[in-house]
Amino acid sequence: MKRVTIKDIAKYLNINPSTVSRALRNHSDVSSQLKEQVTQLANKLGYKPNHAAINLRKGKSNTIGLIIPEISTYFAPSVIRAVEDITHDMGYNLLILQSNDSVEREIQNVEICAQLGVEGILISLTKESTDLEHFSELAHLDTKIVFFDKTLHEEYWNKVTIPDKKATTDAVVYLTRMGKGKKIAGIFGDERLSITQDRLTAYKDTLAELKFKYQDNKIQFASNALAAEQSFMRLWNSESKPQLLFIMSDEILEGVAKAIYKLKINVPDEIKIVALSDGYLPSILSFKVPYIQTSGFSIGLKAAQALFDLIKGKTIEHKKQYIDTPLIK
Amino acid sequence: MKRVTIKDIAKYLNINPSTVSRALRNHSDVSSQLKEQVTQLANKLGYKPNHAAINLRKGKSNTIGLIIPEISTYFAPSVIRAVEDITHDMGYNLLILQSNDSVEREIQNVEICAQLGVEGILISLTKESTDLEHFSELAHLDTKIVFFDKTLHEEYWNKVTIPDKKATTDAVVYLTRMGKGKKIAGIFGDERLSITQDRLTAYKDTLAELKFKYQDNKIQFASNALAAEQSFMRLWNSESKPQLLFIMSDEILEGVAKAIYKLKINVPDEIKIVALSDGYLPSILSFKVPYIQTSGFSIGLKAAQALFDLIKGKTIEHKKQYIDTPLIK
DNA sequence: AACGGTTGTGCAAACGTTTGTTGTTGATAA
DNA sequence: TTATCAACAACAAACGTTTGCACAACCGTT
Repeated sequence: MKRVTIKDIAKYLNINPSTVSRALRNHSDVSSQLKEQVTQLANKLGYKPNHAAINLRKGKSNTIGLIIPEISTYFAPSVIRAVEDITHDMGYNLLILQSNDSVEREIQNVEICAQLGVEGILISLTKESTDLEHFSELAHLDTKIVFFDKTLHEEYWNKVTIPDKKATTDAVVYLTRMGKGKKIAGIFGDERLSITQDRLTAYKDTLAELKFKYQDNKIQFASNALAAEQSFMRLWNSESKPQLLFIMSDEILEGVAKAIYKLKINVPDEIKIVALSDGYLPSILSFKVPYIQTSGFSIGLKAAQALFDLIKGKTIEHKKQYIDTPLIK
Repeated sequence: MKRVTIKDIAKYLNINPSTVSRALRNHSDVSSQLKEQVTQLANKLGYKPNHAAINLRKGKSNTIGLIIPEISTYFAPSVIRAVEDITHDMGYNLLILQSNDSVEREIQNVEICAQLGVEGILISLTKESTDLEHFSELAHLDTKIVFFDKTLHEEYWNKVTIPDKKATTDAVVYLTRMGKGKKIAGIFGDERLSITQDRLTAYKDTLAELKFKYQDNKIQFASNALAAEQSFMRLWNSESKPQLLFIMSDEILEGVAKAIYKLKINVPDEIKIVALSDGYLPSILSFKVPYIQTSGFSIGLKAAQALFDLIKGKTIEHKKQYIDTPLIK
């Protein structure tokens, strides 16, 4: 079955396509009588506007792109959910691309967005990304960009992130209050990530400020859950077991939880833990873990809103926006 | 900065746009010398093909749509990951739409796909969906459709699903072997879902075949994790606690796990559990749960492959395809 | 010398919309 | 009566590509 076009409707009614177009778009130049006729016929014939034609004519695509390192269990789904919601509300379409933590693929994805002429891009960087050169081209094409979560330190682009410093500080303060003078340890994510660096710095600074003793060898890095599990095992089997533990992310928490199950450790009696988490994982653990909530949904919401503000030509007050990170006990 | 078009390149080289087009598409009609010139200039000027124009001209969109009830924690992310992979490999784009478990929204989403002229749709139905009328229109437009996971019982459309009967039977057989003659219970999902009905039937049939006693009031329905938690509490507090438990899905398992933690039940000593699960949740529970793997990734992979087969004009041998569902102990 | 065949290129139409301009009405005011 | 002005509708061009067709130039055969 052939698609019904504006031309078909025009021919049918013996009027000009332009008039049909105006009638359908409720333009004031068309008599309400004719409008009625046209819309009726359009419905009857099952007319569907051809977006390719509209996009071509208008030079815009009504689409935004979402580029993420990987659609993993924790963060990504809530981000996607939030972004999809907003995008739908704005009458836009959402193109999702994953970079599989490869810069090459990330560049490819940006390229795809450029080719498709998306009006805006929401992107969280891969671990490997060290510069933002491949985005400058997009800016020339008047494509709006908002970086979220995993970003780089620079002042040029718009960003929505977790307030890493504040979140970490809050977590550490809460953790240390649970056991003064005790032995503390921290497990962090991939060292290459800027969020890892930020959280690490905040961790150290806060402990220093609190005059809390800590040893550098009680700081571990683990780029995935398995590595985190091993890290924790190492910590636990060392001569001086930590009594307090800071966990930077859900991936790490997953690994630690597995280790804790295996070692049959009693939380919080033997060790007290505070994590930065989206909230889902703590809810299904057998032990209670207080956490600072780093909500993917919030970040997705805020980032999408910022992007649409840009697209609609509004100016954004702050280049860098943060989400709220409440402490959940 | 204005986009560079084929026309610009043509003007620059004093040749016809059509020749540029052919040169770029490596058409045999163009001398390799000219091809070289054209591609060089195109690169230099940063030419990006305009997809809207291409789509309009070719009457196809190079895009497929993925419609899911909700981007929840368990199933959806792995499906998305798989589908995104295949779509990318095929050089297509992926449009993701969530129905938020509302038929109205589902119809809207289908409508959007139709308007955008996607070449194919991958869809998992909402709980509320009872007929497939809104898809017949799409078929007329020559849009290919593959249903996956949550479908209806009918013979017309292509489908990729979990072999609900087999998976359930395997689970129940394994479960009953763990404790002969013991009291058994099953917690199932939303009653409206066809997968719930299928699994329930298989559950009953298998027990009947095994001549295993069970009472109907040991069968519970829960449409989300919280309800499942309550269901389990009810079961556990009844005069005769079940010693064997069949769990239909991850959502249910989540709720049951929470209840088990709260009640401090020892698994598998006090109760033996077998679930149908994607696999992630069992991996982070403090107790071991054998499960039949109902992998979202596999289903996404198979469904996407089937869709592209349809798009490429291949015929599919079986309207109904199943994924493998191994038992993971 | 005339023929057919290949190779390379240009021309123009088409895909479905939107929109600036022009033209035709009929009604109102002078 | 004529001038003015809405209201309505048609015309045509444009968005960037692709593609069937035509045509010219060259080659090697008869």
